[in-house]
Amino acid sequence: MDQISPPARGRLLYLMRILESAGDEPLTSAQIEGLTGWSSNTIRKDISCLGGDAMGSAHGHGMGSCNGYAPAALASAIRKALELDRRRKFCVVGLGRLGSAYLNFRNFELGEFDLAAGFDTNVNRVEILNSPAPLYPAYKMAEVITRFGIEMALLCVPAEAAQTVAEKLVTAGIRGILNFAPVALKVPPAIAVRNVFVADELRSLAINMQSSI
Amino acid sequence: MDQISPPARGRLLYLMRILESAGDEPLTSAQIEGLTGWSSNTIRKDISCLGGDAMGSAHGHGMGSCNGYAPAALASAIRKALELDRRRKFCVVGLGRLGSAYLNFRNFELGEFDLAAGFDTNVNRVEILNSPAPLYPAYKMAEVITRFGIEMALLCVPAEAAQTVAEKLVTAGIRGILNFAPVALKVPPAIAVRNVFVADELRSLAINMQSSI
DNA sequence: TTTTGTGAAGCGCTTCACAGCT
DNA sequence: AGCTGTGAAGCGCTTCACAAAA
Repeated sequence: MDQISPPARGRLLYLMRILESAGDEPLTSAQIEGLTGWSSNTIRKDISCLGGDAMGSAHGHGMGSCNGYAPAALASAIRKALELDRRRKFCVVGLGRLGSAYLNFRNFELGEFDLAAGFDTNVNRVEILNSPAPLYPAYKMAEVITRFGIEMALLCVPAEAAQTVAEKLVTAGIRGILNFAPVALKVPPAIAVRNVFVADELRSLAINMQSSI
Repeated sequence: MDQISPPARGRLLYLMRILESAGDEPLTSAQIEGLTGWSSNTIRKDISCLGGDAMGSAHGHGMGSCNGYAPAALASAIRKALELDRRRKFCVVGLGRLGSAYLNFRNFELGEFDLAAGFDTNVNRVEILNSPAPLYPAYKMAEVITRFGIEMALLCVPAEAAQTVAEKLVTAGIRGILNFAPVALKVPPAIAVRNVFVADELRSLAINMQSSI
């Protein structure tokens, strides 16, 4: 396989999460089917997309037995294939309830990402909140983002401000935005955006619920 | 079209969000293409899946002109087609930073969903936090969920507790779980689960970013 | 025998192209 | 002319089925 398809990428990310909290015992594709609901065929196909060199190291216990995948080895093979084997810096923009909650996320929840800064227009919040990362007033965003080489932002500002702040982030050099404001952002196509819309997630849940009557 | 495909559902949900913050002017499929990046063909196809009767009412201004879709009418056609035209109750379980942030979401961010209750094992939090909805100690979950007819839960407990609490929610009669704990939940297939894994979203962002070099 | 890895078949989504309406 | 609605073609993902390995 040349490229890993978008659906497969999503499954592999989820699989990584399972593997990280799995033991050392090898997992067969049939067992993974039980944990995920995807067919074992799909799982094996996804894994075979990782590329031949990565596969060898993912097999069995010490040497190549063929019953199952070694969780740790498979996880790192996925990480390599998806080019996630590098730490990246992100910041939190907007330190209201949601933003300050994400300021205090534990490291194990954030994987290979490092929280490098937090921003808010309200200088009070910047001074009062305690945080594992330094906090700055919003007017310093461009400078700090450039200085620290921050690549991504969690956008946690109110809906009314989201578009304006997103544009500032883009000019500051941010390349990926995780948007929590319930607004469809308009940004240049080179900027990656992913939305976390709680209401939309609830709607998807509702749709899935009615199908399982 | 009989059934609306999963990808189309996702696009229609996002489209609803655009329509809600759009004016009264009709939007053409070409304009929507500019806002979303999806081809105008795809958009028209998605909309045609909504069913013939809904379509008539979604056209032009007052009567059927054929330049564009009337935002409000189209939004309600989507709502009807996806069977989202009913209010549903949800609760927040785990009132740490993240959970209490979601307790205080504004109504316009939640659409047709009503926050009916919050739960935490820590009785202190239950008494101290101020919230627009009543808060209860965790041992009352089953009783309150049944009494109020709560259908869904935002699961905001720590990772270690997530699986246990999820199982309690299932036996209490919850049918959909929006899981914020970075853990792959094991629940019966009849229960709908959607995960909000911030680290996975950041990983997806990182993958999208590298493709746009 | 159990389980992986993979070409090939099958199928569902997207794209295309054009008829129909205003 | 411009835009929508839609059958049909095209294509990508999933599923199947089986060879190969342990």
